[in-house]
Amino acid sequence: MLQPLLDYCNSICKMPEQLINDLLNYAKIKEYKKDEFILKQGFVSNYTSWIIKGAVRSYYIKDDEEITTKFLQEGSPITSIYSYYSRRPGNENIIALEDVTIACFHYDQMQKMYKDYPAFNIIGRIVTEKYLYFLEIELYNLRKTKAEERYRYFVKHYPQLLQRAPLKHIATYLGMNLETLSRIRARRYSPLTQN
Amino acid sequence: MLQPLLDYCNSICKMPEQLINDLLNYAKIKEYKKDEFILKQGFVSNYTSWIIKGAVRSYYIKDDEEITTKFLQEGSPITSIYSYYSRRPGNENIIALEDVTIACFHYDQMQKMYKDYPAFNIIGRIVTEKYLYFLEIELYNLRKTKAEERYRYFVKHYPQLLQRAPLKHIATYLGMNLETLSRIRARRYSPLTQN
DNA sequence: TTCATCATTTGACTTTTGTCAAGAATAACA
DNA sequence: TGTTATTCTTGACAAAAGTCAAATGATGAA
Repeated sequence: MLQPLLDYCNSICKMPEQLINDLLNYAKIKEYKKDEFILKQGFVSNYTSWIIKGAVRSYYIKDDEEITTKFLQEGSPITSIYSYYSRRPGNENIIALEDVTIACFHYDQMQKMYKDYPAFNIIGRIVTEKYLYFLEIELYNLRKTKAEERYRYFVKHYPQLLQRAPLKHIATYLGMNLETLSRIRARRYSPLTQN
Repeated sequence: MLQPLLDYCNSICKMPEQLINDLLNYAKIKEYKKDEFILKQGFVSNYTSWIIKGAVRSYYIKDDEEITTKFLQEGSPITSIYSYYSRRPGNENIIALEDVTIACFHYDQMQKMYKDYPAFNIIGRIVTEKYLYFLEIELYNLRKTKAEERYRYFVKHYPQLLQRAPLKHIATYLGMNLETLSRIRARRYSPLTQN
């Protein structure tokens, strides 16, 4: 079950046997049903996880509304960046979009592996760099002024998520409201605005 | 001149003498006059730098307009994340907002230090993690729907930048146009909307 | 100083997006 | 199967933000 994770790590930096053993021993497999919380606001995020199967959504509450900040699917790392790194309770919620299976690694065990294995620091650094690049693109897209452009980018790059997530969450993720998103989608198929 | 950088790195992870020597030897001090380019779009970013003095602005061109994506000041690392990590030309420009002095580290020498010193991987990982957190906050703020809220956050957290950067750049950074920003600023001092 | 340039503000108007309310469509379930 | 939620769509209108044009202010060079 963890083979894809091992392959991924090894592709970044060949891991010594001992590190692979630690990784396998430390990994705690958890399953969540659709709509179960993986992390609730007000709690410290003690795990960095890896999505084996399924998709999750991360959001915070603003003025009684859920603002979705991330959708993550198979093969992605998940954690609350603020809470995990600062070791404090945050305002982020992570919830299963559908039934999910994840492999969790506890903060202390992650630190231990960083301490014990130079290779793991390289992997940690590079995974973090990739995530950084991902966030840069997100920022780039959010600064696009037109709601329609943001939606088109989403359709092009995350078509699977259109099936996996309800529109109301996609809307707040894209920084618009549900009705606006619905109208943009209606517009899309009109012969005059197609492109 | 590099003492603050050394102090900062050491505060993350005590560096061995040899690493400190390498850092000092590899550092190339460069100075740029206001409005000089530190990185131009279409080129590969070969350096990760550290701002010793001054402030810089990073932007890309969209529909003939400069969209500012970042302001960075003394003590910040700078590079084009996409270009530096992918080793490809990107569309990011980095330009001096005022006269700046930076310490540059070449990609190859960075890799060499990562290879030679476990401590440097830890530092690299943690600096990257901090940056990650910084981008998360940026994302959080850009998703705030109201232009005025975004401006208020900016005023509160980066008051110095109001002095250092012209409003037209702050406007695109905040995802609004210049006139809107100007009106928000006018609004601010009216007794009815103050808070 | 004076001129030229750039930065900022303001006005009039348009477009985009949000809000509220009501229906239609779809999925979930007893 | 019908019933109930939930999700999605649509309409009418309001608010926010963008556009274009012009005026004012500030700055810097000759």
